[in-house]
Amino acid sequence: MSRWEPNARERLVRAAVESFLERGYDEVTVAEITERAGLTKRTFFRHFADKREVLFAGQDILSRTFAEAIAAAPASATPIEAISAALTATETAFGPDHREFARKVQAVVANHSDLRERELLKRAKLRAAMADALRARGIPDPAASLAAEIGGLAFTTGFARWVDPANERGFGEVAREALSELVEATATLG
Amino acid sequence: MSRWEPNARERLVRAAVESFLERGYDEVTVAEITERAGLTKRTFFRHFADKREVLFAGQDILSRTFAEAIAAAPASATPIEAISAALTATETAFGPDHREFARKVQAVVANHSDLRERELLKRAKLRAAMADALRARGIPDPAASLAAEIGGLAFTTGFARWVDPANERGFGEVAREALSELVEATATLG
DNA sequence: CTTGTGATGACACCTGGTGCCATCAACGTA
DNA sequence: TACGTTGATGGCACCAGGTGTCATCACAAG
Repeated sequence: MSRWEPNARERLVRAAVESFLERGYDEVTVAEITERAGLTKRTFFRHFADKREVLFAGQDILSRTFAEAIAAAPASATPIEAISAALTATETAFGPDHREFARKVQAVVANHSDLRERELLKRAKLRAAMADALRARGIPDPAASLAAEIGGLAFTTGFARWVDPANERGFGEVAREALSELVEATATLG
Repeated sequence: MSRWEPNARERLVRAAVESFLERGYDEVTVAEITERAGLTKRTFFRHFADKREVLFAGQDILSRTFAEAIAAAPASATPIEAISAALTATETAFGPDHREFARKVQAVVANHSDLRERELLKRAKLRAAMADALRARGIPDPAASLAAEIGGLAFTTGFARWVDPANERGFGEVAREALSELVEATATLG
């Protein structure tokens, strides 16, 4: 038996998401979140750099997964093929059990501009990780940046489709679909 | 003669940039900026939604310029040609007289993560404005989004090159150059 | 039994940001 | 002249996010 209940970080995330859903992001204070989780305000800021960050736990792991998958792709793979492999690799992080939670988070984020801004930052870090990994494979700029941009768009589109209540397919499938649509659209830009 | 000195907004921007350059973004309080500008804290927040925003005055006008130029492009223009025209249209907003000021702002923004985050938001709004304008021309998704993404990348690259101390060319020229490099790179992603 | 370590609690403190009302110049109108 | 209106600002109280600092407690190692 430890002095504290375990999984403080996870408890904070769940308490925050539930509170935000019930009463809205800025009607909920950090003190209220920590009270619900049985902790204190100071502890919250030991786990998360700021109030927004509690809704984006795990994004760094996602970026690493992307980068490692791109690095692990066969040497013969084109940039688009490497990104496709990375989208497949993240599929495990977007299992069916995580979908309901992802929907809740997305509902909160979509309704608050500060949170959408933070989401953009996370997407930018994801693109940067992809571009770095592609450059490490020998892809020169601006091709590496461009491919990362397309990969980011495919991820965003795929995530939106995966979270859609009407959707029943897995993340990898819809994301790869979005990627191939983007590749096809490339020819129409003139 | 008015009760107040004119151009309160501009005075706030200049006072803020100079203070940030001298002592760093988060060592400077809003109260200090307004004191330097001969105003009060409350007035600052009437002109800018938050402390960061004072460094991004004019970004909304830029988005509008982009959107209008895309809308005004000839009906025969391809998406890339429309974006190229938009890059040309913004050239007047990036005259040689604005370059030194842009460099100062960029130096402050580059050294603070909160400010880089806000910059990402502005770029995202620029991309959204481009994508909307392209869709209004009849370009379907995902081609419109993809072209906007490429346009955003061209803008970012062009701006970085224009601000570079070693550069002597105009913004429109370097931005269009970046755009054509991106279009060429499109063929290598396959 | 002692010592160290790591996570937490407790508290003071600063500053960004807002609501609310007062103030004052300019302008129009009678 | 007198008066009301409008718009930008000042002044002030207040809240909440975020930080620095020290105390506290469980647990492990010796």
